[in-house]
Amino acid sequence: MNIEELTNQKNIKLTSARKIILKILINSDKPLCYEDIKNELLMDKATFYRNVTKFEEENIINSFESNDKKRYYEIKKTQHSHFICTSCSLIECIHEDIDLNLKNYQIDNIIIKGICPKCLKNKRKK
Amino acid sequence: MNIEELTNQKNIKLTSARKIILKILINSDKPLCYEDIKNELLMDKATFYRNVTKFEEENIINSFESNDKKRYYEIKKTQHSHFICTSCSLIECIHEDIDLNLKNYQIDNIIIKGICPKCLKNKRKK
DNA sequence: TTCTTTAATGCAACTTAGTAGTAAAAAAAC
DNA sequence: GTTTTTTTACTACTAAGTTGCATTAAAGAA
Repeated sequence: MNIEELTNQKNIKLTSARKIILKILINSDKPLCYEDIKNELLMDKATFYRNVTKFEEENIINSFESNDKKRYYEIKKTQHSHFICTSCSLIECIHEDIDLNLKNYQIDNIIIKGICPKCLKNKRKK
Repeated sequence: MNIEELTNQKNIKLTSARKIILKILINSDKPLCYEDIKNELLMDKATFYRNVTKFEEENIINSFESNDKKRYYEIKKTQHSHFICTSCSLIECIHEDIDLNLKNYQIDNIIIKGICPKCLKNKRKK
């Protein structure tokens, strides 16, 4: 997957700021928030947020709020779900097919919230 | 379902502030945020937030961030999922069983994000 | 009942992810 | 090359939720 594939036929001008954001997201195997990547960005946070909003409008990325109050962004590649641990805030991609009988709904993302195995183990110890 | 059922055997003192919050949540058929109910609360927002945090620790309620940046709270009754429309921010309870093969994970809530039938219809009109 | 200790509350100040206004810079259109 | 439009950086702002602290209420012991 490369930047041109993503932005082909979309109403997106490839400025250098946008290329940086897309490159980082393409090369990540998990969703990222502004905080995660601000040191690599070389741009103002307003520019970052305006651009990811644009990317979402153009259907290039997905975003969701985690329980650490931050918004996470991810390139739309293969459909998959996310597990969020409410104890340690870990975000994990789940590549398991989930059947849903929701007719007439467009489904973009499934987020499963709970407690990850590691935190469960720690809890039991106490 | 009543307040005593919920708080039995839990480490919760039933102050009047707590009774008000629990009563409102018990009688609601959908998750609510502070904004939704602040006029009924008769307490400071700090008290509200401290108490819902306590309720969550005691496993009486669930909470999650919606895409309007607000946190929604709900009594843990029957297990069910939530659909959040990223267009109009509607939150809908989905009482459909969802099979998940996540061994060693504790699953508390499943959130499906997408676009609701109403918004999809409006989009097509344009 | 009274004294002591602990927990809950209200109020005000604070935190922080994200947003909006605006002027300058860059890119596109002509 | 000039004009128009889009994008950017900088700054100030917004608002949901949190924290500190003094006060009040409740629980436990004597």
